[in-house]
Amino acid sequence: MKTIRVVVIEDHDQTRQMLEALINSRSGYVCAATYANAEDAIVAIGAANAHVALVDIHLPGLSGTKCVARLKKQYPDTQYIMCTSLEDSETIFEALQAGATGYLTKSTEPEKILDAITDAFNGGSPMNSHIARKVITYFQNKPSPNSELNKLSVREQEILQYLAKGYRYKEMAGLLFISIETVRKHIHNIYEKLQVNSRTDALNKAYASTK
Amino acid sequence: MKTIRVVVIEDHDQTRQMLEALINSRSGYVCAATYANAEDAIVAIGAANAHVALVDIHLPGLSGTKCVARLKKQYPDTQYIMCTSLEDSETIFEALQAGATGYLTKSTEPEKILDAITDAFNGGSPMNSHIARKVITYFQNKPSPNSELNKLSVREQEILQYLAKGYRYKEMAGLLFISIETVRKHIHNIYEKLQVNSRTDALNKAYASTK
DNA sequence: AGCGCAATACCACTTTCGTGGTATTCTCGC
DNA sequence: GCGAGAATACCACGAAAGTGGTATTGCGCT
Repeated sequence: MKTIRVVVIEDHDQTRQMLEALINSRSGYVCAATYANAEDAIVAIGAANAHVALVDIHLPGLSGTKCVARLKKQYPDTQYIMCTSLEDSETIFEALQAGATGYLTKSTEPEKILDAITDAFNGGSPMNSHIARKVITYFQNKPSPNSELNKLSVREQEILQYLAKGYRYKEMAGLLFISIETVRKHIHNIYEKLQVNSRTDALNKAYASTK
Repeated sequence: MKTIRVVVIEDHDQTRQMLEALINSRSGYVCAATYANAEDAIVAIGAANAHVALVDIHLPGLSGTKCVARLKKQYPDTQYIMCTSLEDSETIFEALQAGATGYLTKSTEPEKILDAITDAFNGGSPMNSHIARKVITYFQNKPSPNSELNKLSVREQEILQYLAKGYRYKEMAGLLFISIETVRKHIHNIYEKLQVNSRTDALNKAYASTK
């Protein structure tokens, strides 16, 4: 069993020292370095050669999330576990987008923290089930709460599908057995309802998933 | 502590009986009903008034995923936990889209199954960390595995961003401090590399995530 | 019976996009 | 130092997309 090299990025002295002690107390784990802020971590983490990084989400200066976004680019093989007390969906989602693979709340018992590290190292994504729920809720929300789409008639939504696939007006007319002028009219109406004036804008608005 | 009412939808007789016995063996849990297929569950589950449903993903006839999609509409307050041996990303994602909140693999020990039920009942999303990883990878996948994008030069990728946001050539030219003709040229090159001939096609090809 | 809405259709006009050329400058690697 | 590739720039032409009208048909609701 390979020893897992861990680094801790945490501004709170007591917590940081506690984590370091915890990690070093067990065979199979070593705390390669600790940093009190994101900036230090960014310049120095290369030397630590970490498998797993525990990153506090609240750091002075550069936030933990942004720190991970930055580090993930430079060291994509390291697994980043966010540590936080907050569980609001925004924060979780931003951290995941940034490249974090795990999410620990501060109330997690020491034993579970070590489990989480192992887990992340072995290709898992440690997180408690309440956080998991928020993540998947976020998922399920994507295609549903499209108040924008509901404004469109069935036919308009159908045509929007073709728009999304890149069909030309001419092609849609052929496929739908209607005149190109009608296609044009439908699309014009779609744009009006969505308050846009180009195909790409319409698609971005209709399938507003990114962000 | 309220008793959790559970139903089991599972075609394999032995597994179904095992689960039923397991659930009834513990105080605080009761197996309100079991069904051998999706169709039976759909017509009869209303009477069971279940808090949690364990649903096999492989059912004869209507699949477990489709079954959940159907049931979730009718009984949105029930928590659906998928049971499966498969862990491929597609299946996981489809089940989540359908409205499942948890995901158990068949190898899960009995004790953990009961934990998962409790978890789902209490608003969590039970799943092992490897499944969690797949879920969040799916999240992060948007901008990563794009072999197509690597063909493009840095400048071209930059311009692709603007294309995606729906900017006109004129606007891009202004923002990038280059002539509209250069913008046109870059985009032409992008289309050539991606072998497409319209903005929408280029975007679909470049960000081919939504299948 | 009459109203509203969705779907259909046509026209005229402007703007934007996509295609096919050519050409210059700069940088990077060999 | 020379060639390849990238970024810049310009032109001309045709195709596609978007704008702003008007008009007819049919369906459902009151």
